[in-house]
Amino acid sequence: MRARSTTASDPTVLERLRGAGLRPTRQRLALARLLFARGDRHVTAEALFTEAKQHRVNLSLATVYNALHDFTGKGLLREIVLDSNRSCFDTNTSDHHHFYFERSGRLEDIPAEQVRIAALPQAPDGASVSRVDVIIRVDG
Amino acid sequence: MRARSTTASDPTVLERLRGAGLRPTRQRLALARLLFARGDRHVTAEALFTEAKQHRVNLSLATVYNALHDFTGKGLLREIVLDSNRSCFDTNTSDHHHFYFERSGRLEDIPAEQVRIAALPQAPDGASVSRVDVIIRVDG
DNA sequence: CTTTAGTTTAGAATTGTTCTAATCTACTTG
DNA sequence: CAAGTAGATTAGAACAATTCTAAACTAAAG
Repeated sequence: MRARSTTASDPTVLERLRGAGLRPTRQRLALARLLFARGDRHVTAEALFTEAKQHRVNLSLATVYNALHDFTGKGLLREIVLDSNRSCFDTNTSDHHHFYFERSGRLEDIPAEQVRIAALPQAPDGASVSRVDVIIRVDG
Repeated sequence: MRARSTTASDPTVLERLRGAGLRPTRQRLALARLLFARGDRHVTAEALFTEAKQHRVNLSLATVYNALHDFTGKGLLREIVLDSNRSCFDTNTSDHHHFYFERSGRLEDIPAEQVRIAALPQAPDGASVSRVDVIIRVDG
């Protein structure tokens, strides 16, 4: 028998939320379980909402948006900008980049080490670089 | 007296449209003049629409969207994805990247040569890379 | 000219997201 | 444990960017 990771009250997820200073409500716990149970994931708000409903989690779409933003604000997620009409969130918050399969919409992580950026231009006038995003768009 | 570049029927712009296989209508000519008269520009649909109105060009917002997409389809423009809630179009269609000043929303081009990407990972399974986008987000 | 295929348009519709204000609930303190 | 309270959730309205629709228009070809 397997561990029922989506229904059991998972102490890891609970601590993860508390550790981030987020009150571990029923809704956040459920979403966090969906997001962090498996390995790295890329989700949109709508997709996560649908998934939650499929798992009989009772919550509203607004809560999904709130949770995704709260999680992102606390560094549990990272927002990726791919399409100019939907936001995507990544459970992998370490430094990395992406392959974007334009046909299917699928995303694949690229470890930061695999992309070496040489000769970065001066960030003009004391402006500090907050992040470098590399998106490799592929047809496949 | 200066050349009235926005009102004169500019043969360059006209040929540019025709060369791209786009019927040179009054609206497209006006937009093309605004876009290509000066050097490289980054515009959103709304911003271009506003600018057109300021120049007493009579057209609808839908036409601006149509024109931007048609121009992009013919390689006269390039779409940049920065924000997940508005599309931006770049008159510089050559290979290059961007500084994105998150505070002001300003964009600055980085010539492709200045960003050397080493050790690109395999594009999985015969998938061909259609484009590599590098966005350097700066606070300034 | 006339025809026709491509273009424009106003406004409605759609989509993704945020807001609002009422209700609820996790946590603190007594 | 019983309040009290700050924070969270919610349904639905509101919003912003974009696309759609179907009718009217127009550039180019015949």
